[in-house]
Amino acid sequence: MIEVRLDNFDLLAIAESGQCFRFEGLDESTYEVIAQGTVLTVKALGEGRFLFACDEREYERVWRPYFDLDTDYSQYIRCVPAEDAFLSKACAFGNGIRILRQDPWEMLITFIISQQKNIPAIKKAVAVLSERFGESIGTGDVRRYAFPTPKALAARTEADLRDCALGYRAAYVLAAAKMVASGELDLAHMESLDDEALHNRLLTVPGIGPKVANCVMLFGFHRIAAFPRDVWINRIIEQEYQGCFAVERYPGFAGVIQQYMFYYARLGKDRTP
DNA sequence: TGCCAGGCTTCAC
DNA sequence: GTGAAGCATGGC
Repeated sequence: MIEVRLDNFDLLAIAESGQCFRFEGLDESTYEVIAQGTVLTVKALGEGRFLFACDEREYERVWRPYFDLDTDYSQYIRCVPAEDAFLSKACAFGNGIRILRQDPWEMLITFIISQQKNIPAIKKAVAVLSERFGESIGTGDVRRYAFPTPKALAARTEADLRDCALGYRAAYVLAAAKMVASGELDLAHMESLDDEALHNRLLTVPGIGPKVANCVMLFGFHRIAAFPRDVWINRIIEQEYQGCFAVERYPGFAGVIQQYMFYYARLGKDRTP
């Protein structure tokens, strides 16, 4: 166990911000996270203190980078002009969101699955996929499963994947898995591409269009300039910005701003004045 | 029960 | 280049 004090860190906001699908709330202050091939329990103790169920070495090696704890997110919120009432409220509500540094492969598949699904349905599909084809991990009495490897998914049939509630996306997932497993799509090499080249490379994968490519960039490659436009964001832009949102006002970090918008639109607008 | 979901592909035009 | 249809399935 390791206790740490963290600013701008909100487990609930991160868990519900639509960037990760393997956070499970164990009680009102505790989450179980499956990531990086391992299982972590984090408990909020109040007043910015958190209990991580791991040793200091694992915290430094795995979780500090995963939660992007060396970045000061208040710098992004300070760039929001006070006259933008919507974003000001969104940032206040979502203060504590961080852009997790998740695995590119897992994000590639997860966001292919995400199209035309709501978040509970995405979580379920990812859970079934992991239980069936992922490695057993953890030490608890209840088994947990890592996200399946490219090789593990590439070895399945389309029917196997359809049976995980993937629907028509099964063919896309299988094709993407085969591309990665064969080396045709080299995710490690793609880390070195600039944003535009990375986006274009992702668009060559079947089932990946502009929105999913931006999600993979933002959540899998930590390209925080990427600004995914889904039905929620488009609705906000129509309702709050007369159809035109000035992304260029947030150069290099529009993706962070987008997360505050998304989270507030989904969960905040009915709870704050 | 019907509508909608962190969209994409295909095919007219 | 633009627009509409079709796609599978689960959540609410």
